[in-house]
Amino acid sequence: MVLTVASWNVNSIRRRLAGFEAVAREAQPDIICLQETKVVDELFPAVEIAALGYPHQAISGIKAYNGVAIVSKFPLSDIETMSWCGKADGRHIFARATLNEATELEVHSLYVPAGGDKPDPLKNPKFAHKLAFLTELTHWWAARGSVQRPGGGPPRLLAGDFNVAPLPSDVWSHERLKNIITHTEIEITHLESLRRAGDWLDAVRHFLSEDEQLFTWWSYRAKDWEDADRGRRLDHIWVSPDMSPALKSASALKVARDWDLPSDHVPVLVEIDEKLI
DNA sequence: ATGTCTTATTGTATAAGA
Repeated sequence: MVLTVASWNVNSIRRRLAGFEAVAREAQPDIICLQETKVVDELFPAVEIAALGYPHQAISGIKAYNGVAIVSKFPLSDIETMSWCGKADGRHIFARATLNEATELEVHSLYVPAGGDKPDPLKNPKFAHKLAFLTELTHWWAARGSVQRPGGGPPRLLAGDFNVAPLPSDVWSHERLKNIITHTEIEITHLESLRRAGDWLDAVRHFLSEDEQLFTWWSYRAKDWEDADRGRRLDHIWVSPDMSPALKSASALKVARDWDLPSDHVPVLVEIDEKLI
C-alpha cells in the first residue's frame, strides 16, 4: 500500500474549498497538512472536509491570519498544538496517524513566519521573529531527539510552508533573490540547523538532482506566472531518516496554480510505501 | 515603488499581511 501525504498552504481554507475538493480528487492524498487556514476552529469547514473523505482532523486556527491543520483518512491521536516565541498564533500542530495495526506516523503541519520585506533582524521585527522561531524549533527538536532516540519512537514527517527556499535551484534566480527574504543566507543557515537538529531528510529534494527546479509558490502579482516562472520552493516535506527506504516519489501539483481562485502555493506531495515504514 | 489576493473593519474604501 502506498501512503500519499500532501502539504498545502491554502491561503484561506474557506476560500479554497473548491480547490480542496479538486486536490482530493486529482491527487487523492491520505493525509493533508494545511497552512494559512485563516479561520478560528469554530468556523473551520470540518463537515465539508469530512464529506470529501477526511473525517480525522487536527486544527489550530486564529482569526484572519496563519492557522494550521492536519486532515486525514486515517485516525489521528495525541494531537498537540505548539506555541513558539510566546505566541499562540496557529503555526504548528502535530498528531499521531495510525496507518494500520502495526504502523504509526507522527505528522507535523508547520507554518514558519514569512518575515516581512527587509532582511535585517535589527530593523525588521518580523524577520527577527522568523529567525527566533526557527531557533526555538531547532532547540526543541535537538532536545526531543535525544530523548526519543533510545526508545526509537514512530517515524516522523514534518511538512509545511517553511517560507525558506534553501538551495540556489529552489528559486528562479539565485542572484536576484539572495538578498530577498526566503532566500537569504541567514535563513538558509537557520533552516539547515533545524534540519540537522531533527535529523531530517528533505523528501522532495531526495528525488531531484541538486540543480533541478521544483517550485511550490508563484506570486499572485505576476499575471504571466507560468511563462515568467519566477517561482520558489517554499513548501517542504521532511521525514525521519528511517523513512528513506520507504520514499517512492515526490511532486508538486502545479496545475492547481491555474485553477479558478488559486492559492499562490500549490500542494507538494510525497508517496511512501507503507510496508517499508 | 510596483504588482494581487485575503481578511477585517469606526465598512461599499482602506489597511495589514503575505
